[in-house]
Amino acid sequence: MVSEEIKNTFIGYLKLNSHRITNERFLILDAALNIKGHFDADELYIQMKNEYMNVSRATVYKTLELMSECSILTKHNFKGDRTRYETKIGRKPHYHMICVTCNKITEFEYPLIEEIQSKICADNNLKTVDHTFQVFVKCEDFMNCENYKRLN
Amino acid sequence: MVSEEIKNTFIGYLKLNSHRITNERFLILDAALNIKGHFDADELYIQMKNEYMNVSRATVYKTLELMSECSILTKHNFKGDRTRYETKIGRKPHYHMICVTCNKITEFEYPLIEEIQSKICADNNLKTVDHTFQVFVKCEDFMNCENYKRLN
DNA sequence: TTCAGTGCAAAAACTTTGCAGGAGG
DNA sequence: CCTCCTGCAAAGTTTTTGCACTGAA
Repeated sequence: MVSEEIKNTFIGYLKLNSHRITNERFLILDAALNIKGHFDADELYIQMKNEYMNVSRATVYKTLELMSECSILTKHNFKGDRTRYETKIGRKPHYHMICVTCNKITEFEYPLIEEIQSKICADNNLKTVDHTFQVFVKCEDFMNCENYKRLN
Repeated sequence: MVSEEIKNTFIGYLKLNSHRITNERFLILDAALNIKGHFDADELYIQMKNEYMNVSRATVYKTLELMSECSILTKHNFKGDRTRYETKIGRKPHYHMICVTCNKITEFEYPLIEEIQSKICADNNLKTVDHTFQVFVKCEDFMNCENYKRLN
């Protein structure tokens, strides 16, 4: 179950923007925050379906968008892929290394990046909304590269 | 017309990978490198069509992919948008600020980011392919925000 | 001669939208 | 009771694929 704090963040955002408080929105909030790591709208929809939570695909798409708007989730677009989400609230800022061979995503923290991002916005008199840093790599250790294992 | 150097980079890549050297591929190379800034596959296709260069949409998609693979172009995915490209070869590494209101993209250089990226890869024993740093902002100066101007 | 590339249209993949019925404020 | 939300299906958007033909090596 989602913490009261997060639930209240969501409720606050909905009220502030004259959006209604509905059961479906809470079901999706719960389901999304229970996922560890990255997921996309359709994966979440299928998973909820499998657990007999009946919400429509359209509602899932719309609700994930709302949850990004109020910074409960972060929205990612790794090269060419579909839109993916991950929990943002309660997490430290972090970045992603993506193996272009096996698509494995590894997270890392790097506080200096946050400083750079703040500095850039301050220097340009801009209000920050978000930032991403992605490093595309090839796993050096091919034996552990998921794609290598699958192909060989 | 594209420089011989870039043309040779492309030819080298094609030969190395047993891809054939075709006129369509050179037409697309030329057209893509003549665009200043960011573009997507369909924009390029339409533009070529308008200039009576007859290549198919499918060939444009495929060729842009080849040109990314050999680092003549960089492939971008700004939040949720379609895949966009820009010339990489002959340019210094640079990053992007994207206004979430007007979608204006501003480029900036920041050598420290390259150092961080190299360090991360070295520390993790990974071979770098590429990296991106995107800062999503709201234009502070609303008078100059494209979207503001359009809506008001 | 061989096989990859091309163009076309069709399909796939992902996301948004229109509409009728239902429920929150 | 007035809207906004939901579910569904349909449509929209972007990209990929199958196939017959063409042309590079």
